[in-house]
Amino acid sequence: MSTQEFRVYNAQSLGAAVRHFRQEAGLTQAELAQRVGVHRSYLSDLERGQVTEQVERLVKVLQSVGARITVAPADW
Amino acid sequence: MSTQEFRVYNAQSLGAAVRHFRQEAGLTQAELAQRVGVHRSYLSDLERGQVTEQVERLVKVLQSVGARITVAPADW
DNA sequence: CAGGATTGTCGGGTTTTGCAGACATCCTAA
DNA sequence: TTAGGATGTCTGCAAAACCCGACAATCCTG
Repeated sequence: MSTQEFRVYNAQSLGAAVRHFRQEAGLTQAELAQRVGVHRSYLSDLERGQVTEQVERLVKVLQSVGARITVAPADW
Repeated sequence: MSTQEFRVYNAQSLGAAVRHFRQEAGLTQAELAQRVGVHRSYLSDLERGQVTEQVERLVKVLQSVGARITVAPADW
């Protein structure tokens, strides 16, 4: 379903969300990479939850103040 | 209100959300920094929207696939 | 107003990240 | 089955982030 909401717990869950919406949008990593202006390997790493100790750091900060991060369709 | 939802457009809006929930939680930057295990200057930068070209890059990726990021109270 | 608490800010050093490009692997359609 | 597209993965390198510590500025609160 396109109205799904993804809760971001860590790098993995963020990556899953990105992959979900990318595929929903019918884009390849290469297409999205070019569109956004990033390297394709970045998207590959991002979707697989590699990289980004930074994301986890951010999640930890927000969790510590009683907040959460979610990713959802923009038009919802 | 503690049930406010923050949409993340860029580093600034993310910072505003972090600050909101930190103050709501009654924590100082120093307290939160120690709790999370980061340096206080990181939180200061984070809340002011300094740093983090990374956040903007991530937002751009998600926008390009029709998704958005929000920060909200964990217990909502 | 005064003093402490909190936050802003800066410079230097280390770690992590993302880029670039190449090659390997996986998957799907013909 | 096989060719091509899509994704995973690696190395080297430059840039960004984060840490650390110190000091300035601002914000309370008595």
